[in-house]
Amino acid sequence: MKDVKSRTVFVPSHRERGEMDERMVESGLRPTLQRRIVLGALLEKPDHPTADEIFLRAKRAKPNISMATVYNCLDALQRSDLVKQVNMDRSATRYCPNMHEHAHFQCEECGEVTDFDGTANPESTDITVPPGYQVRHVEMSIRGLCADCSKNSS
Amino acid sequence: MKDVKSRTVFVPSHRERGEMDERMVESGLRPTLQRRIVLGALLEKPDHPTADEIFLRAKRAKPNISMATVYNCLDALQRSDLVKQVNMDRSATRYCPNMHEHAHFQCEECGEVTDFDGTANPESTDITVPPGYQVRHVEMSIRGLCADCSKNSS
DNA sequence: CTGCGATTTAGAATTATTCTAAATCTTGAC
DNA sequence: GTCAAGATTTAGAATAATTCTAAATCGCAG
Repeated sequence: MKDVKSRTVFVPSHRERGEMDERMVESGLRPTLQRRIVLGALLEKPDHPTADEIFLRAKRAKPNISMATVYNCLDALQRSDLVKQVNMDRSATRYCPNMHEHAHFQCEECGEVTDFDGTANPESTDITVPPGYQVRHVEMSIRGLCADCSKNSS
Repeated sequence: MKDVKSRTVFVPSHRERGEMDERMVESGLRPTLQRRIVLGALLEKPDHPTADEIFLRAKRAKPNISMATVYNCLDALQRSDLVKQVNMDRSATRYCPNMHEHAHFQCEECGEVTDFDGTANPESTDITVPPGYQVRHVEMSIRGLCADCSKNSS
């Protein structure tokens, strides 16, 4: 995750917005206000929010935004490689704007999701890709105890 | 996945059942008929079924089994390390009785989920585990095109 | 500035999962 | 074997997550 801390403004900075618009157009999608706001909601805090949480944050910037739009935007942002989807358990899907190589860690005690830097791809492991199969995206998910919960339970 | 092909009988074989009962008892859980049936439904075909599909299969062996029981059993089997949960997208969670080291592959075209053999753990990659964090389970998910879809789209 | 297709919207609909409370098992003690 | 205590199962209701729908609005090419 970049050094993006909590913000007051929920629309991406000029720099981020320029990049975003470019990526969207490259993928044949329109850079709309709603899509910028949804990306902004994700950049606000590196906490892997659910669609619901994103909806609440987005509402602050545009009170009449709808849940369907949040889902649409998340899908659009994913198609433009600006956002990743994180599925760790049976509960709601979470979203992540960190497009650097990393793995996701979820604490089994407190539920918090954290990024672990590093490369998670089959070439860096001994995973056997059967002949004919094409790998496009790789996601590594780790569960365990975070530092805080680890401390408290020992 | 072992050499377990499609079956007519939906209750685990004697050998599998012995192992299962042992593991359940070790984890302080009771080896019940329903749990055996649910595990059997998973062993029937290595296709990573959803709870719903498992429910349908289990019904063949015990017509009055309930959906809540399927979820309960899946949770119990997971606690006994007999089954793993696979979350690849926003749709229903899938389940997997293959407890060997492997990664999951989902075809973006046809949706099929396949096991890729190999070790997926942080030590085999350059993933950085921050100090104090305890790793318990690791799951590697790959998306792309399966051999068939790869062929048909070229 | 006009028109067309893309996008957004509210709300309904659907799907997935969890909850509840009563009935039924399982197990260990006798 | 019988019994009590606690675990498990059950049907169905309840909740939560996601998708669908059709009408309104927007953004961009011409």
